[in-house]
Amino acid sequence: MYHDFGGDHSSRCYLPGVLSPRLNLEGLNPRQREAVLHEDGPLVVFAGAGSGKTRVITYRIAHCVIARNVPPWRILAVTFTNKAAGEMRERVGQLVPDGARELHVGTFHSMCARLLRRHAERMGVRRDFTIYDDQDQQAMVKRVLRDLSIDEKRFAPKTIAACINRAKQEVQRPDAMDASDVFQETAQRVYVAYEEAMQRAGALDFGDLIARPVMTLEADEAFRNELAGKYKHLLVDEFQDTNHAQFRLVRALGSVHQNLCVVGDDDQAIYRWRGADRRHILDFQRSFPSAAIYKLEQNYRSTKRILRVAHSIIAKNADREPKQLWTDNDEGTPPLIVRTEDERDEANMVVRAVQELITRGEALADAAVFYRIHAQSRALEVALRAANIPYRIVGGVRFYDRAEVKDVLAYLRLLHNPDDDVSVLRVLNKPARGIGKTTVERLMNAAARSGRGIWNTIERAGQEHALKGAALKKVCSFAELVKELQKLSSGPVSELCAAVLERTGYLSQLQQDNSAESDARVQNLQELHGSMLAYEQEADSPSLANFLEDVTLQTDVAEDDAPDQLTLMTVHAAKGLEFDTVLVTGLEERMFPFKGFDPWDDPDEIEEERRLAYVAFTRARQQLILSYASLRRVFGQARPGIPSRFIEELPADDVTWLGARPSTRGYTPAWSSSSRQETESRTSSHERERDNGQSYIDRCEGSDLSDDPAALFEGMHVRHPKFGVGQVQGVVGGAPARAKVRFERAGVRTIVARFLQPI
DNA sequence: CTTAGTAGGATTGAG
DNA sequence: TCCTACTAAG
Repeated sequence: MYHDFGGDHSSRCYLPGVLSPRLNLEGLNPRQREAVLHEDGPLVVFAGAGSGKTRVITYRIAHCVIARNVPPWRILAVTFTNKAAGEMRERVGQLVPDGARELHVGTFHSMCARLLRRHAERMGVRRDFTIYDDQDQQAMVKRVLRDLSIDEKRFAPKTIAACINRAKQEVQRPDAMDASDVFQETAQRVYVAYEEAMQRAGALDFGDLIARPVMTLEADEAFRNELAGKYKHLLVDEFQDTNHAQFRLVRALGSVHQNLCVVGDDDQAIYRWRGADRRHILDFQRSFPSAAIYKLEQNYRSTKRILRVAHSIIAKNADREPKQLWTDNDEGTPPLIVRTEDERDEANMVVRAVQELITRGEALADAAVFYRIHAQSRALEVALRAANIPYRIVGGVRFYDRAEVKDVLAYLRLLHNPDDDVSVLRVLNKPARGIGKTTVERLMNAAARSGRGIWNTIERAGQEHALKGAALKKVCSFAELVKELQKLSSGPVSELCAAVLERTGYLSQLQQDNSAESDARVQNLQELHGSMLAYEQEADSPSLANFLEDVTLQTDVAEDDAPDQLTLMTVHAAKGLEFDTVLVTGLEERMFPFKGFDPWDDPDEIEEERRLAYVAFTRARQQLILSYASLRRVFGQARPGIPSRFIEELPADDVTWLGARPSTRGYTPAWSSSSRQETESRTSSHERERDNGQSYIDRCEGSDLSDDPAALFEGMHVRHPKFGVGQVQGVVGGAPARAKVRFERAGVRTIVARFLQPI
């Protein structure tokens, strides 16, 4: 975490083989070994679930160092999460004990942040920039919208921020942005003003962290050669998750040696909505014609039955690199499909299944419950608590996202960089010190007029008559407070934090509250303080600036280390993990798959949902339990639960339906809620629902567009039965033909042509 | 300026 | 259903 990207290590010498053990490649299978031994030039490794992906990366790194004499500091390994980076360093360390420390391992973002600080001047940023997270970014967009007097109702800050992020993912400056309609045009205008405001605030957002280095590297050949020349080998994990900017960064950094090893699995690409593009791995050989392709298809994790079931789901996707997992493991027990009444019944089923695991003497830590959306966790929590089963929830509200933590961090950021307007505005009246809306508005107006930051405006408020009377006095005393605290800002971070908590009155205000909620907040602040003490112990050169960077780039918090508890999480959070027993809940149409039921859904969505189901199923080592509820309450309203196609499609010989299927025979565990008699046949309710879907389609008929893409053209005005009127942005070919439409009320969506009516 | 009340929106979420 | 974010009254 505290390594040094882009630093000059050329004076150091590494003695291969002298201190390190020889690397034993015996334990690798032939495919793995080929990928490890592949010499120079680009290679792509398609690594299926449970096929030993990390093993290949770590062995390849170790092999480079030990057998090929590559100095560790000339190897750069890039991951997406801090956790993955930590694990990689650790596992390389087991193979090359004294090399791992000098190895460059990091996330895209941490690596880029280092590059930006080190080469600030050449990259056109200030060295002490502040990093804005998504929340800060949105606050900034909001402010810009106000400054430009743009209606926030019509142009939601969230949507505008998404447009800006998309542009940055594509490494587009505002002028390169698509401005084909009013919305895009507005987004473009806001983007320009946003960039100016960010510059004034000395802030970069997460998109900048990647895009800026890309722009500099692509524009400046000498610089590119210098930097890319440093890294003899570049390895990228989870390559299917790269967005366009990240791809270009990798390409630039690999441009000198071309020793580019990318590893991933297109079947596990579940972050399209975040800008990830599977084409980068699928078309790798097109981008790098000399690239070798390796496929790891032997699975070491699951039973044969689980793999067959998982494959039956993923094989239906048209757009994938052909491959099929196989295993030497046992046949295993058939995955179970359980029908439950509603989400409470489902939660009770989970409880009974888990209790049976306990009875069998299995550890709770070896089991997990997955769901598609967080909202599903509530019912599970209630049942688990009632049954006294210890559990932990992964994901949800993150520590550094909590309001009180962000407040204190905003104080620290303001002390470090007073130009940081978002932070100033956040803490200006926290705790309440009588600086209200009108005062803030006056300050913002004065700041906008003079082109200065808020802090700057505050300092001049008196002499420039921006404020007067009580408001001026309050703002001045805030300024005094900040200046007092600034005197401590070069000292230890933990002490500065303590001073902030004390002198601002933030802590005493919380303590006075004396509610359960405020107690929890105080505890969180104690934890924050504790994390600073730990930081001061661990960091090479602790400083306020360094701490703030770590905190914004290191959002995951230490795992809950309670000894034996059940894990609850979304399927997205489960990627990369494995458990003996996996329960996947909520397998209903419109829940999981979440999209793909309605005819107007983008057809690509169902492929992503399929991959998501594939990820869920392949987490299981021994036993897979899939459940659906006949009635599900979502956001307070009940709706019938139609069994997901992801369970309907499973090969009948490989699964056991509990209760619902008349043909089902054999073992029915006592905990199956459906050991009771069924009153209603499963198929009948199912059919009825499909009819409902059908009737909707019927209503859509009579459109003139049928399936003929030629009937659609850019700029055409159309009506959609659900989304209303909109304008065609572009036509997507293929069958069925689709069009990208911007709806007046529903934003941009991709719609199958036959559901659009020309107006 | 603060507080209470209500309307509206609510996959998935790394850094 | 539940939480957040804004509006209207104290």
